[in-house]
Amino acid sequence: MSTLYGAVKHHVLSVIEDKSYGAGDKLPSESALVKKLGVSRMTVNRALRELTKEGHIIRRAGMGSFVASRRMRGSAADIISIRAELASRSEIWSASVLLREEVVPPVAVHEAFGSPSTATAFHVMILHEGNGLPIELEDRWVSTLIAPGMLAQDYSVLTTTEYLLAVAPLLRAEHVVRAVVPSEEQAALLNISPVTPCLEISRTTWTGDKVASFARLLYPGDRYELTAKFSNVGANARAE
Amino acid sequence: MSTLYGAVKHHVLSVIEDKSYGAGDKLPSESALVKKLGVSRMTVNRALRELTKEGHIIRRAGMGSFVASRRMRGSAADIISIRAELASRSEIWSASVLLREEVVPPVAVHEAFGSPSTATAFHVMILHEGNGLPIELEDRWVSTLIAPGMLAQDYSVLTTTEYLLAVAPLLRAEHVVRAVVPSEEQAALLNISPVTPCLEISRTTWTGDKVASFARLLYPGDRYELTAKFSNVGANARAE
DNA sequence: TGTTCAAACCTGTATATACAAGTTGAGGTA
DNA sequence: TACCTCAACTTGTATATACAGGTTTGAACA
Repeated sequence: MSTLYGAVKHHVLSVIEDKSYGAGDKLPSESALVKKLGVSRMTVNRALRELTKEGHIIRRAGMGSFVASRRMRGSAADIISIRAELASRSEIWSASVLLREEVVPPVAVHEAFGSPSTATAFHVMILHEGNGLPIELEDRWVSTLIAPGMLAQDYSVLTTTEYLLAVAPLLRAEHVVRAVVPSEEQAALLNISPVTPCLEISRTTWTGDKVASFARLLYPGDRYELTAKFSNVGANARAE
Repeated sequence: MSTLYGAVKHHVLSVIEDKSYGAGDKLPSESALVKKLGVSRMTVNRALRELTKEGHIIRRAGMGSFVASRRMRGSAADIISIRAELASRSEIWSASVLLREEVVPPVAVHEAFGSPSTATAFHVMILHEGNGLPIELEDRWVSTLIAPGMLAQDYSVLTTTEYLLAVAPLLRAEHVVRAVVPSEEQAALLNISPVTPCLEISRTTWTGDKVASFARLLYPGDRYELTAKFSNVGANARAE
């Protein structure tokens, strides 16, 4: 990172990973980092403050800074791509395309699309990783009418959500969230034990009155959680 | 707001709303705010930096600060009680109160409340049933300041959410959704097998700046799913 | 006229200093 | 022993100061 506080953030993150600080362990204090790294306390303070907001550490006045339990947080109130979510936590996104095809979809899917039963649809399966750790298994069907160029994209560079937002206005979305047990193949792909519960988000998006895309997103329950913030309408939006 | 930078954030937000700065309009510069509000530039800088991260404004070195295009506010989201949810599915609600006490809460809870570590809080555990089948295990902590009459209610007649809504305006709520495995006791109470994954919703509600209630709601994964509908998705992607 | 360059803004970062407030533990007192 | 107080630590906030770098504007110059 080009900034000093960025370097401090990176240092703390790598210390957490390399020296295997576990969740809840106490981290060096600000003044200790000042001495060790030779920067001012304000710089250390900003680095740790941002790490707190990103969910990596927990700080308590008088007690110290501690490693937070490692778990991703997604927001239900925003359709953002997994890449943006990872970026907000200073994690590096990578993805591998497991499947990319144009086939006749199962009944449930082509019914949702409202297309004739002989029509084909695009089908992709993509494994998303944050800092190399599997975090999302994406199984997506896309209408050929809405996004004809779908299969021409390289989804290890651009996420499907980013592409779809670019080619079509997504006017409406519906999420269904479930807790499920993964299949053996899914568990293997996500690199988790088959008894680890997973969050499954079924997301349907519309452009106009047509279904554009139907996705099933699977997240390891011990690495991902979903947040939603609501404020009452009418009242002034309170800061923070 | 108790902090100065928080007051600056609030001021900028209210200026955006009241004086109807439109998206893209140029906001007063840092030095202008310094003069107007009588605080240091570092304080203004921190306020504007946080507003940038929260997506309210966009800043460019050399040019200035600008109002960002509005992002989605939780529109179709309501704080709904389990009874209303079941009623909408024509199911009959019943509940049994498992625990009702006033004690010093564990660290994680009083941390959420932000109260001194010696203060007590109300604690209730309630099992909700739909058509006689366990559907929600509610483990709730409530601030004694917000709802002093909490323990006097009969929660097999009225839900906690209904009571809290009656005595205090719940201005803000945050939900964290996880997929978890239940403990043996939880599984027994919910009448499910211990390997059945559950949806766990941690709900924190605020009245004003104070946390009013902190609840952990556990749902059997095979009997409950969460839905959320959004419209006007991605009307404005956050640029760059 | 057209180009260049410097001044005057803007945000972004880094530092030293200061005080407030939460927590812990040592040591003294009743 | 039981309790209290204080010192020493922690994080959180606020300030003044400084410099780096982007952007715009306008004046001086060829």
